Amino acid sequence: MPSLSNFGERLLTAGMSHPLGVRQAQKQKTRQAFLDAALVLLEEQSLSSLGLREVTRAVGVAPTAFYRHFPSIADLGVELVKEALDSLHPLIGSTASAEGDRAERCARAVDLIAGHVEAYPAHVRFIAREWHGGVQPVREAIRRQLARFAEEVKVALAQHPESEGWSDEDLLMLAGLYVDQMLMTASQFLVALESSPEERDRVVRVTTQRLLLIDIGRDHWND
Amino acid sequence: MPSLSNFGERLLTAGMSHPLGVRQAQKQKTRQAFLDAALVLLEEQSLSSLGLREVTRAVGVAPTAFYRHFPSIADLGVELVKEALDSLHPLIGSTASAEGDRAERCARAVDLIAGHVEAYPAHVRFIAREWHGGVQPVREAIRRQLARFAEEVKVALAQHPESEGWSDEDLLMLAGLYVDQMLMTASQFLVALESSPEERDRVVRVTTQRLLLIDIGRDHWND
DNA sequence: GGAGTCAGTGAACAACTGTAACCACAGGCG
DNA sequence: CGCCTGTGGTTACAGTTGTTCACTGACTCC
Repeated sequence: MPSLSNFGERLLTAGMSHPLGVRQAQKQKTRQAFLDAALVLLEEQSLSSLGLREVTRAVGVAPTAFYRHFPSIADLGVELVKEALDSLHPLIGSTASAEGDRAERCARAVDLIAGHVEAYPAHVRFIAREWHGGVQPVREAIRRQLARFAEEVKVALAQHPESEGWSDEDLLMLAGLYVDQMLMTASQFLVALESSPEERDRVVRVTTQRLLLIDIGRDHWND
Repeated sequence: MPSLSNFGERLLTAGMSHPLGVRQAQKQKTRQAFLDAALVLLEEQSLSSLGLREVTRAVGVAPTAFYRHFPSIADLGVELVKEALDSLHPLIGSTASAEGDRAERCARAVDLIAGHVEAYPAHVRFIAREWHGGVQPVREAIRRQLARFAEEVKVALAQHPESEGWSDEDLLMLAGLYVDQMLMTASQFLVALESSPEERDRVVRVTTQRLLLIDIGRDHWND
């Protein structure tokens, strides 16, 4: 009986990753502690200057323990990319499939971005910073994932009736423009966050107008 | 007679900064050596991880000599921002005042950007990297300068006949969009530089289309 | 021509870095 | 139950870092 239940527990059952052995559970816990601590430290520096010891110190663990979880800081960074962009992923779905009036759609998109930035500022800061940052594998990971996002947006756009007569390449161009614009907007909210609420309002206004202009361009693309 | 010529030399005569004392000239020379060396080192790391000793070693000078020129690495960074964005400045002038057909104008703008990136890749990489980077004073310096660029573009746009009926705020919004798009384009050329020439062509196509779409949106803004 | 300024040197500092070897001990498995 | 695996701890090492201080010697100025 106990051997049977143990057997079931240590399987990484699809969809239910929770019931792991106590051992594995503890490991993932400290692993997550590394990721969280790193994210905090990265709020005021970039990954290429983040020290291994700095992270372990923040977690409250021996320096060498780091190697049990990541081969290097760069790999920790790649993992953070996954985490951060996974949290951003649902956002692109709901913005791409928004309904209603043009102005409403744009305003709603900006609102969603603002909400996300205020919910996960550290994640957003990390992505914005390392997007062009000094650690090549991390840069590549971000670029790859953003390319996937653009691909997704393209598919979503293709289903809209406004996209009739659009070539596949042009749709991807527009999708990329949206994705990039989303990140730029998020970054602007980031700086507005540590400024006045009036600045936040200004950013809302400006970025909404930007989206509007792009949307208008989209409507008259095939003239 | 010699005292008279010396007197003239050591004045920082307006417009002619060349005839300084031998002393000052040598100082500015090593100062420039610091900036150049730093720029090279920054091609594969970000400023927040750039060490003082690393720079002095590259210049071939004692570590302490650094302090004769900059109080800290961050100040070196701010100076690099000036240098890099000054080299980028003429570009925004010539793109904003471009003439001709819409497609021609956009293609020419992309061409100018591509040319600049290939002429000063290190400058562009530095700006793109530190734009959201980990050193606050540098970030601020870049943002301030980019805001000035946007202001300039706004003024240039206002003179165009297409800008009739545009509010000042909307013009600034458009100008900011152009400036940001310019940097994003430059960054994309940067990654294309260390890739295939076909990738470069793809970037040319996509970014030109992006500008075109924005330009179309501009035309139909007041409908 | 003599005094003074100052860019650059060299040695020394305490603090820090990544990483290696070895050890302890709790959880998992037969 | 007892053996083994493996997370995490400990100690140590060799380099590196930023910054200080007193110094030299060439250039500048009167």
